[in-house]
Amino acid sequence: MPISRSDPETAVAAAEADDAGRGYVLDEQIGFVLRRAYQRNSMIFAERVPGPLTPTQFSVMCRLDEAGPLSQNRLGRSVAMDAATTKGVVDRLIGRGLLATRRDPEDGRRHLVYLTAAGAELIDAARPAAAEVTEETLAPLTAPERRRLLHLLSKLA
Amino acid sequence: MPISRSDPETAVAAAEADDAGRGYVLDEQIGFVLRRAYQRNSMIFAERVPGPLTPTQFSVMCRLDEAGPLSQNRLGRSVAMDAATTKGVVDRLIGRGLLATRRDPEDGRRHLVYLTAAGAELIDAARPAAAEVTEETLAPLTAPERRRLLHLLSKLA
DNA sequence: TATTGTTATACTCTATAACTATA
DNA sequence: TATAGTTATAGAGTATAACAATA
Repeated sequence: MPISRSDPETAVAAAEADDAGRGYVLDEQIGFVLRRAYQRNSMIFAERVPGPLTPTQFSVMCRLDEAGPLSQNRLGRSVAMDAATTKGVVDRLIGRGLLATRRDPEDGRRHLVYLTAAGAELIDAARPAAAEVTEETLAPLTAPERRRLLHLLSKLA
Repeated sequence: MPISRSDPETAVAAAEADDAGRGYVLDEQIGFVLRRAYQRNSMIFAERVPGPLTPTQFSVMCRLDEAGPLSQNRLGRSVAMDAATTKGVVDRLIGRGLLATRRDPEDGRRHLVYLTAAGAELIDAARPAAAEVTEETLAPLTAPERRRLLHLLSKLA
């Protein structure tokens, strides 16, 4: 802990002012801890989820399953990926026969992305596994702690 | 959006087997939220930290600054990266003249990694910026919330 | 034999910029 | 002009596996 936290306001002010670097401890930084937590989650994900699907691929397919066909841009935004990233992820899934696209009759610029039968089948099998990933990731926490963590993290995103 | 569950037997079995997947909402999963939070942190990092250094590169240099010269493997473990990843990160930083290595006189297998003068100078400039990144990332939270979040996240890693 | 480090390979994610097609 | 999508390019992080050198 860098500085005395007896007074939160003072602590924050100090962190911004002169103390911005003094007392900086890597292991206590939000970015460092976030990376490690996400890394552990990803490892558990790779162990448990069939396909194999990466977390990002799963997100895309899960979203399509929840929301139905979406244009590539909307799909990407809904899972927080930019257009180029989305295209890469979608292309790989199309190549594996899990997704397909068709032109939007309402707007010729749009390519609606949707799950193929194989994709729908896989996501049905993957979702319970993904639920287990969540469970295992959160295993060190009690139920109230889990809710609190999710709530706090949501505020950051 | 599951497949049709009209078959009664299948439906019952599915009700239990699927229980982990029913009510699964992507946006509420710890992995999804972690990825978004880390992504936002990384974006802020890229905006503010000079070098430019990525969060991972910064971690490595910051650790060396805190702990002094380390063997490549120990360095990697201390920032939660495997040997191959560590090598990639270290090589890029060596290529930029920010790190250097020398053989450990005590153990010929080891390459001690250390900050060059340029590296030490850069990390001194980057640390205050990184402190600002932490501040900006956590801006939506009060001081007690920040402590709680860090504490909960630490339990996951 | 165990540890440290290297190398090769592969995949994935991310972003920027320039471009085409459509509204 | 604005939006949707594509393509090219570049840089990174991650992991596995096979290998060499050293202890």
